[in-house]
Amino acid sequence: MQQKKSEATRERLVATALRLFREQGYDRTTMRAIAAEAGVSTGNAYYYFSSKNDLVQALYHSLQDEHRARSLPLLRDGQNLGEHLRAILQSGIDVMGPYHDFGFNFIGVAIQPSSNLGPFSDDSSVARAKSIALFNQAVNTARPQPPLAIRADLPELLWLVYMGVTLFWVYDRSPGQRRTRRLIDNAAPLIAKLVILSRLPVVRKIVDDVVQLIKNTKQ
Amino acid sequence: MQQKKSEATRERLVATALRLFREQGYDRTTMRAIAAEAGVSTGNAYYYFSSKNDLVQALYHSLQDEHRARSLPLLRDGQNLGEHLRAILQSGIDVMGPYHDFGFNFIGVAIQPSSNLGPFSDDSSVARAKSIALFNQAVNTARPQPPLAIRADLPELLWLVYMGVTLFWVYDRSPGQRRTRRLIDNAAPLIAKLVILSRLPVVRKIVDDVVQLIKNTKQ
DNA sequence: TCTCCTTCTTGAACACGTTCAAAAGAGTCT
DNA sequence: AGACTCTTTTGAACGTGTTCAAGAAGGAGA
Repeated sequence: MQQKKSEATRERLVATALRLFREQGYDRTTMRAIAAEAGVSTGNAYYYFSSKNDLVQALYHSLQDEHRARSLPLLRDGQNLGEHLRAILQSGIDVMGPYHDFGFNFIGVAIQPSSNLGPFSDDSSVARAKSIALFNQAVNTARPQPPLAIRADLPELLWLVYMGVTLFWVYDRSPGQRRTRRLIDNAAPLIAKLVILSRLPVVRKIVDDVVQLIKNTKQ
Repeated sequence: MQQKKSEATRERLVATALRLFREQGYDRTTMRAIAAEAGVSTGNAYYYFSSKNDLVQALYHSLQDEHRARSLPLLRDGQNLGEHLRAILQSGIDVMGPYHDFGFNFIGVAIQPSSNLGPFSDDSSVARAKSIALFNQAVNTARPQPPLAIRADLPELLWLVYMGVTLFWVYDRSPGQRRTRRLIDNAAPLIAKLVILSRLPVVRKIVDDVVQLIKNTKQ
């Protein structure tokens, strides 16, 4: 019985935080306000979330779930990879849109290795894996299938592209983040073309080098 | 007479801030401590720098000057582009090394459009131009010369690579940032090779697309 | 019902970045 | 010297994220 109530309080805090973040932006949303609007004391908010950034993390996870939910129906079998990539990236921007104000914090949450040192409790790597799984789906359902040689590495590479686009979006001050949308529209087919071209020996060699570079750098 | 003293105070503040940042990291260095160590009141520090981030910006500019000073002698005529690129990137890491703690703030300063809205007073774009000039030098003194077709765009592309590497460095938790150094050692020759290959029609077409993409997205 | 333990909740307190009204200092003109 | 202006300096104050000792609430066993 205690558990249910506790869980309810936690969810009320997340919901309130999300709303206030959306309505007033990150900086103007104070922990005191979140707690008050959720009907608890300031200290109690810290019982559930160890920092304001923790709440951003909760928001990030929630957005990621929404991103997945929105993207999957768009990945229709038989579309080419460029279309899939475009769909995923654009819907990513759509989902994050209302929170553009503090995209800066997102990047931190998305890339930063969490402070949890336990080998399995790494929260952000779970999120990363989830995100990569989405690109995996995009690759697997695309027609024509990408060359076998890079098919395995492609999801991670696309995720990197996604991170890059997100970074661009964070610093995109154009109204409605038009420039990011244009970037996506142009980059998605280009990347798809590149993937096809990776069949050619010259390009293939470069891609191999890049993949090797990434693997090599990863310890 | 007043001016000299004022300038001295300003410089004392920057010097103190740099030292404390280096010794204690960003978060543990308080504005109160900087002011106290510099022998002025807290409020006075704000007379010279409108925020703590402003001091980071000062540090960033100082590091950029040092980066330039260290890199230029390494760009010997006749070395190939890969060597030049490697030299610039590695010395960039060297210079930033002691401040790895708050590299996160650097990225912000480096990329973020400053709040100054005046068309010419944009502080960060000056810094950017300075940085790009360095890559321009690297390109111009390299032998063999890169293909004419991309020579003009190359400095900016390399600057983008530099930004990417810096981003990687920020999140690189390996001791001494070894992984970033390895990344540079592997990526520099690869990129140089790519530049050479851009003579081939296939690759050339891709590079053109990328350049077009960037130009296109830039409004 | 009483006792004990765990979970949850509180509000005051702390340290920080930042602001501001007020004062001190420096220079200039009469 | 004195009056006036502009620059520089001060320290208290505000609002913020975060911590913490203390207590309330809930459940389990006697």
